[in-house]
Amino acid sequence: MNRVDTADTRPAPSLGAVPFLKTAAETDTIVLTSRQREQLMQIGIRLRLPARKVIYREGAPADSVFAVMEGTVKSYRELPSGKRALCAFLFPRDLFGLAERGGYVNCTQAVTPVSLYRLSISQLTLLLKRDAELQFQFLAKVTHELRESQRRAVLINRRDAAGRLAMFIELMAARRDRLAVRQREVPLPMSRTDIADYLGLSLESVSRAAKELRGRGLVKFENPHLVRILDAAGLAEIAAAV
Amino acid sequence: MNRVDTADTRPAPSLGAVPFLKTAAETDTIVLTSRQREQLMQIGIRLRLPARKVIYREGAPADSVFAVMEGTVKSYRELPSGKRALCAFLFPRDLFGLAERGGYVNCTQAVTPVSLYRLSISQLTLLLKRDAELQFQFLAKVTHELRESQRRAVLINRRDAAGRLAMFIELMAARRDRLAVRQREVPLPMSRTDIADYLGLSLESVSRAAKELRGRGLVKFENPHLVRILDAAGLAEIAAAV
DNA sequence: CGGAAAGTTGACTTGATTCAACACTGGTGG
DNA sequence: CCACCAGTGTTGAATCAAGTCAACTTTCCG
Repeated sequence: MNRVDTADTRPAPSLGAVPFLKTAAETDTIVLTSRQREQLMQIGIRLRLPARKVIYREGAPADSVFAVMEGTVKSYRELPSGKRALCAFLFPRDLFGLAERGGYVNCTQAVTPVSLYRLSISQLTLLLKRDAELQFQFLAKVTHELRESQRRAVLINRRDAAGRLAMFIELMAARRDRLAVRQREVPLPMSRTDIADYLGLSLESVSRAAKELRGRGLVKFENPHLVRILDAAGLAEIAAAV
Repeated sequence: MNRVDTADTRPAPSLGAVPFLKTAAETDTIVLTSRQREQLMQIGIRLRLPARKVIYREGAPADSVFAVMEGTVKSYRELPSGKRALCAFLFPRDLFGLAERGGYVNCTQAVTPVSLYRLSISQLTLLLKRDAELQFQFLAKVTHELRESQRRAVLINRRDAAGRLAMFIELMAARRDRLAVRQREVPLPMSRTDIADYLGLSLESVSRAAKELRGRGLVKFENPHLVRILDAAGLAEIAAAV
């Protein structure tokens, strides 16, 4: 408040979501007013974490909600068998820190070096109850994440590994499109194991699926963390053929 | 407002969700004030629909959000192949009507005869922006649905049909517990096909999984829509062994 | 440059799907 | 009252895709 312009010059948290209504369709991103961003910055602290850093574990006391500024985070659950089920990848403008009865419901870990905003839940609650407009942005964001979660559930219902991977690549490409240039190059910051856990496949199946997509001339893996889409239509066809 | 007490005597919409914080842990249900219920009733109308009635289709213009009063609703997506992927079953105190850019993202259909509250999205938006406390209840509810969706995603990641069905029965039982008596009898209002589409299995696999659970003496199917849990511990063991 | 982690490939196994036949149920009409 | 019929659910046999195990290659990072 005493430094109003800092909201524009210092990195401030923001949220990305597709809106409920058609009227706001021009943008995919929730635009927070600089006052709102300033308010969020006041109840939160900036955090930089190295890759692989565990941010919190399932069941740990939940006192914070996090907004991703830079980098990629994964949210997962450890299963009794020792396997892990990935619930979501989180990118800039995403929110995480889902709690239930005061405890986190997932584990989260940095995939790449990340920059986060850590917001105190109790302070955020107060703020949201005071500022209904800001709360509405959060409501839109959580709704967006619900849609994404459902989309993933539909995705992993598929039987064919190649189709799942195709959908995944499209998902990552769509995210990139939303952010910036419509490029054919899609970065995959996560490991094959992470992709496998996200798609509900074995590591080897992901590898074989990648081979098949490559064999059909749909994509080219420049390196393990960068795919180039060669035939967008062909890829879309496989991805859609559920 | 002119009939304040009607909120208690006439059926009014309510929401059920596990809260974020431990402090409110005593109850699973969001308690709306009678004023809030009255406000919701004023922007909505009561709706009674027969079983099988399609409530809305994917892509249709989204102008309403629905609260379930009685009965069961299913939310699903029609896939290009003609299959359908069930996203969720909705029970009393649940909310549905997820929209994206002004269109619904799923189809919804009544599984049993249902009683719904239909709330105008535009009016609800105005109301939520005026009443931050009420909006917070909606935020909690959507968050709850996000958790449920993630839980289901973990569920269908499993390989074994029997385990999935066991989890499903526990899910339905937990819902019942929350509502009322801790009974061993769990009603399954939906068809086997619906269960199959929800679990990501074929109809036959559900049938065989049921046979296996029955064979192990864990459950007894009194009839296709009513399971009795005979060995809760054994069922839990299979359900947990992911 | 070396060692460890990550990714790929191959051979075999397993479990769900598919296709097809059959059983059960509740409602209708002769 | 019973026979029929359609919708729903069950069971069986063959197939096929993904999992597993194991060997190998590539990439990454100190």
